[in-house]
Amino acid sequence: MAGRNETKGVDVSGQLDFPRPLTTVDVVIFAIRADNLHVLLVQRPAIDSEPFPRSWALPGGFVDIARDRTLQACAARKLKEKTGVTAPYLEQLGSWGSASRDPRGWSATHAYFALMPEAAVAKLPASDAQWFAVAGDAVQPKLAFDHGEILGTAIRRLRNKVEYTSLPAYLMPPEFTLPDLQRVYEIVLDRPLEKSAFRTRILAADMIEPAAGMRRGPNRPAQLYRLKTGREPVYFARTFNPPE
Amino acid sequence: MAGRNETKGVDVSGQLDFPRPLTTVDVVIFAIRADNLHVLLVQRPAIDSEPFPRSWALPGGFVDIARDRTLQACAARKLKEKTGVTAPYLEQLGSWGSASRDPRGWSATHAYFALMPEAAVAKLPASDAQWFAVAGDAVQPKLAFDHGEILGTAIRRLRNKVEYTSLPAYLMPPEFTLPDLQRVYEIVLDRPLEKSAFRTRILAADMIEPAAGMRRGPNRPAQLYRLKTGREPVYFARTFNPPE
DNA sequence: TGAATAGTGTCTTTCAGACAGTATTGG
DNA sequence: CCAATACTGTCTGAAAGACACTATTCA
Repeated sequence: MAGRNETKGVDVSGQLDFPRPLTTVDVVIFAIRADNLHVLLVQRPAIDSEPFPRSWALPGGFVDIARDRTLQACAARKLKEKTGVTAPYLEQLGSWGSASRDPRGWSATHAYFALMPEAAVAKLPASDAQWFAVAGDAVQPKLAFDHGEILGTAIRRLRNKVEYTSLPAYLMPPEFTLPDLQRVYEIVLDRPLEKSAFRTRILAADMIEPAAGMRRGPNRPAQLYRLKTGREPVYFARTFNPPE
Repeated sequence: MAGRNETKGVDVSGQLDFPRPLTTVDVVIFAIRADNLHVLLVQRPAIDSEPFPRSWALPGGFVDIARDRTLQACAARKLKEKTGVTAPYLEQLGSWGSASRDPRGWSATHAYFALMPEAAVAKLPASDAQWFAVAGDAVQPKLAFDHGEILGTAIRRLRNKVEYTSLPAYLMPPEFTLPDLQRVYEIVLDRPLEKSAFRTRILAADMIEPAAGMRRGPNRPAQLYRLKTGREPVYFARTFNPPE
């Protein structure tokens, strides 16, 4: 990484006094609300000297080299600040860096994406944050910076991984039924799945275990399950019925 | 990304005069040589004031905000400098950033990984660069910085994606036979594949087309193929026979 | 008893795995 | 003709798709 035989002001002086890009971290936070995939956005301050005043943007901000030991810790901090909780799933999405993406200068952002259950974020501590429904691979408002592109990448990555992983389990409350879980798969994938094949697959994956009670309603009760303790996601050998 | 309501010296003054992390790009370059997966490394300069003098490291270095328009362009530039060619495949691997990974201070690197055919890099323009055989998920020398960890991630990601994508096609010369391609899959995965299933799968993927000639030898000649022009990798719905 | 949803069983289809068998070259 | 490798065909088995059938609750 650093300090290769560059031509800029490195090495010779031992100084590192050449211009550095702005460095930020952004987090795409997903949750299911009202049978729809939602993402958490924050509104930029109404200060005209700031870029994109009043636009909606992904939660994030500058890396604070005094507080953040690692990029991942920085992402977890920003997530905690906006939601008040720790997400059960946080993975790196990628990085975007260019001379033009921020009017203040050459900047690079490290993007993460997080999954969390709706219940965990019923009341948001941050007043400038709000949930937006995902439609297609975007939200309704046009986002600040290149956040629309980052969000689109996150949505496509989520949809793609849901085809062959147990990621939706991280969108569920602590206890849930198999039909609940199937519904979340169907919401994210936006297509129905076969009940029988779905159940076989999930149970064969050995990722959930029965909980004590049953979910009761005006019909036959459903078995409650919880995630097994080892929380790594499961990868299936095949995708769900590919729609072609 | 940038300019959220941070507590550091942003916003109020309109200045961005707080400390920024060092920003670098590193590239993991893979090729097949002598029936083995190899990775290109460079030796760090023998200057004791530099971190990790004389250690082997991934090719890379500081982002040059005057020359590099984007991170991807920066990665492509570094790849070109070390190999003299443009890689047919270059994807982002992830980013690593922390207070401790570089003794010169808080630093973040954007890592890429590239695939190229052996022939393209027969003679290296960079005298400090050298190919190393991959064994397990590492190379023999201990690498500078956290490059051993980055390389390990790259190798595992490559192996994993080879299970269900056409990535090995980018390790092939312009024309190759199906047995050639199968051999490369087997080298990367380190296990034999079924000939019949392999052929069916590759041909069904519609990613290659027959070229004019045949590969001749002391046996039955083999049909030559080339990659179809649309160079996006193909994703298969299933992995190759999972070894369990 | 009926509506509603949970959960199971069964038949079919698809496709990879195994492996034998055929094809085509040089020596 | 033989060795060697390219390529094809056939059988089997595993798992998904389709869908009917049974189970259990409340009203």
